[in-house]
Amino acid sequence: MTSAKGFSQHDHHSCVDDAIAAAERFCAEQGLQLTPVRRRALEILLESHQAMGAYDVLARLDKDGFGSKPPVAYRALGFLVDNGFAHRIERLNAFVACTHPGAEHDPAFMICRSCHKVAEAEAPRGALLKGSADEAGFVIEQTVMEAEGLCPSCQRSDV
Amino acid sequence: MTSAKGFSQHDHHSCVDDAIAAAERFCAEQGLQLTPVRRRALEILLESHQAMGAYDVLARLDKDGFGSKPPVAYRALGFLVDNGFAHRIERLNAFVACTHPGAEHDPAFMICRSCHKVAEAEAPRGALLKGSADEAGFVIEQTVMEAEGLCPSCQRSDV
DNA sequence: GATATAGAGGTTACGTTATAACATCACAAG
DNA sequence: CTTGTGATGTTATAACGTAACCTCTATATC
Repeated sequence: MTSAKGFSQHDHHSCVDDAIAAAERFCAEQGLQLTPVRRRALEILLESHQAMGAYDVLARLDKDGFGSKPPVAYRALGFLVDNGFAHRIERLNAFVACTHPGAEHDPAFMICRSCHKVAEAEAPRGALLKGSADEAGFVIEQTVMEAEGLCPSCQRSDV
Repeated sequence: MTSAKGFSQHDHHSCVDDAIAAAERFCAEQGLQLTPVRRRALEILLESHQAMGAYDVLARLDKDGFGSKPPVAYRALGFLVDNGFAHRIERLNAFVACTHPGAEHDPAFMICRSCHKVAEAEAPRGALLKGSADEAGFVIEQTVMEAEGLCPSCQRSDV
């Protein structure tokens, strides 16, 4: 499996199914509740590899009969992020489904500035700023890395 | 010079002066205007090594007789960021003065979650996600890296 | 069975962050 | 002088995020 699912051809149907199945398994093991809103929120994120704003997710949830107010979306997304099923893209104030849940990892993304698709890259946990952190006496708890640029298909269309 | 000025003792007075001088030099060379608001905004950021929100900077600018409305701050900060005198910390929706202006670099930070001080780390331009990006055919234009954790002094006070 | 208690989801109301669109002014080029 | 460009200011509003409160349901406890 390539590390950049977001930009490559893949069986998206099974990609979605696998992620939902993984979430179900993980929640069962951990005694977490993958409730209808939470599950639906994850499905919504999984339907595209694009980053979605909380309010976009909210609109979808509302249409599906869940609540219509911001906390509904923020709480579902918070659950997904806290448990590693999704990541927050700081740069876009948006969220994406995690493409390799289960693996302990720091999120690292390639974000297409043209189509807003997002691919998650491999980033060995903690390795990156270790030198500077040790030198400074700083204790790193979490690292995020976000690269902005152009994905393969947008390089062809959008200068 | 250490790479983590934000967390270590240093001559802050000359640190500010140097940064202002560097900005003046750079603007003169490039035909950019380091106008009063812009210069003042940079001074405000330089006064602390903490990340400041745009509205905090705005309040200071307002008190100093500049405009009082958001675009005043956002435009000054945008100028500073565009020209490498400051960086935006995505995670905090906030801004810090650059501690090594002039050097071509991708911003990389260590952010103390307790005191909100920010130290800029060394991050060789472009190196970070190159492997994943090449594999995916993604062209990186800019990368940001943000590590959250505890700075040396907060490790002592704040568990 | 009655009743606490905890977790989830819904609401109202509000706070924070950011930008679009427009008016004015100063200065340089023609 | 007038035309254009860049900077600064304004009003108004968009986009993002959360605190506080109420209700429901499922489990645990009496």
